[in-house]
Amino acid sequence: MTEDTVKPARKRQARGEKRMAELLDAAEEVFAAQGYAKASTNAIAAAAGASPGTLYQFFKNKEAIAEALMARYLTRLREAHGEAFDPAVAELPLAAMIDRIIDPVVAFDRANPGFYALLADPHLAADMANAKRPAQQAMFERLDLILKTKAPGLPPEQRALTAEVAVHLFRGLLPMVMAATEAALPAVVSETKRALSAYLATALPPGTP
Amino acid sequence: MTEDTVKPARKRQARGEKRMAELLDAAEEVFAAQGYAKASTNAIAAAAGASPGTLYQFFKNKEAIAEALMARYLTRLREAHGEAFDPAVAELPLAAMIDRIIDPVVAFDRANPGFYALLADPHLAADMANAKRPAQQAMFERLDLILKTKAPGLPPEQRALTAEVAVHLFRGLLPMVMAATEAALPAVVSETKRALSAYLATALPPGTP
DNA sequence: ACTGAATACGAGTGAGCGCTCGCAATCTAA
DNA sequence: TTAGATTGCGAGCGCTCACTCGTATTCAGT
Repeated sequence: MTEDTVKPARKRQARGEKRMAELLDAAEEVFAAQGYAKASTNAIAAAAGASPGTLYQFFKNKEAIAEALMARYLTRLREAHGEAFDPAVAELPLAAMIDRIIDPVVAFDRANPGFYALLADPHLAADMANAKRPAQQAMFERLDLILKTKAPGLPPEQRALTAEVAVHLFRGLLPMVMAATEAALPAVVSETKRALSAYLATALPPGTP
Repeated sequence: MTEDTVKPARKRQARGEKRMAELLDAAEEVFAAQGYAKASTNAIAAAAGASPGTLYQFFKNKEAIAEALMARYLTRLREAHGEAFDPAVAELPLAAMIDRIIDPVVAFDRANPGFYALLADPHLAADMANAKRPAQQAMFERLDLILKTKAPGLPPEQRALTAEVAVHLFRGLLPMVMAATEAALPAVVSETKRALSAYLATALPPGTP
């Protein structure tokens, strides 16, 4: 807020922002392949066809790279699948709602393995909590909102617990989703949906559609 | 074959094995606090009140430390809660069976945070796959066996998928279990059981107790 | 054409890492 | 007592890492 974050009015933006995007593409590759901890900034620069000095012209340190990459993921996630978490899906019956939420999220995660690499690493907590919290927070809040629409009578703290458990449950199955071959994917996704559906059915008051 | 190389028969086992145990205790602390990747072997040695040279007298490299620690965890897990995965629990109705499995596992995981730290790290795959695979494999195989007893008619590959999903499902909720305060724990454990119970109920053939 | 900011480079720096090595101390067995 | 194995030490080796800096190049605005 206090910084000129978005509207720099810098010169030479065309070249510079293109370089930034290339560097983020490279970071995506390297993070997905090696994980955040083992990925070296020199390797990221090299993968982008740039020098270490150039990389540090755009990102003040390694953590900033991950933060910027995560921010880009969140933007893409929102614009590509924003409707997946549209509160309107709460009107659908449970199974249909889960289809509408899970399918695009699975597609996104499999199309962006770097996103999963950043989210899954638990010991990024120290330097990276600020980068990954928004992602989980966003999922949690949207699901909480949907549950609120679907079951208005549910006490808020119970609703929050249900939403959090559902998000963690999905995250727990993500490794299987990511590791599955294209052929095995439908079965895994089907099990994922079944698990979510079964859990939410018992967590919501009986009679909820 | 005049050689039987299996038995160590080392001298000075008393002092040496005590040191090994101290080093593993230290590794447990440091891994839990920093994670495997950021934990330094010098820090582990220092935490044990030993020198790096001493550490490498007992463990040939960093990976071997994690492997030995994981082996110790597995031993403790088996001797403390071996009955949790006793095939006999398959005779129990689903809810009771889940109680018998989940409660001791939750207690063990909360009492041994280093175990969780090693299991949760996804990018230990490269150097550490050999160390953590037995742990997950053990859980998966025992659950698979239980399911076989409980639902003999289930096709093997479907049973394997169900067991794998159940294990991942539990692992996904582990972060909540580990992070929960003592006061919040019962609610989290209850949700965990509900999720497992709901999933298994739909995955097993109807009519299974 | 000139200037200054933005972009680009890449060898280099300091720190930290896993791990080694020479050597000293301690213990067992004879 | 002596020999040999085990345990112990800690400075330091070789290496990789995140990051810097002096310098060179490319543009926008004038």
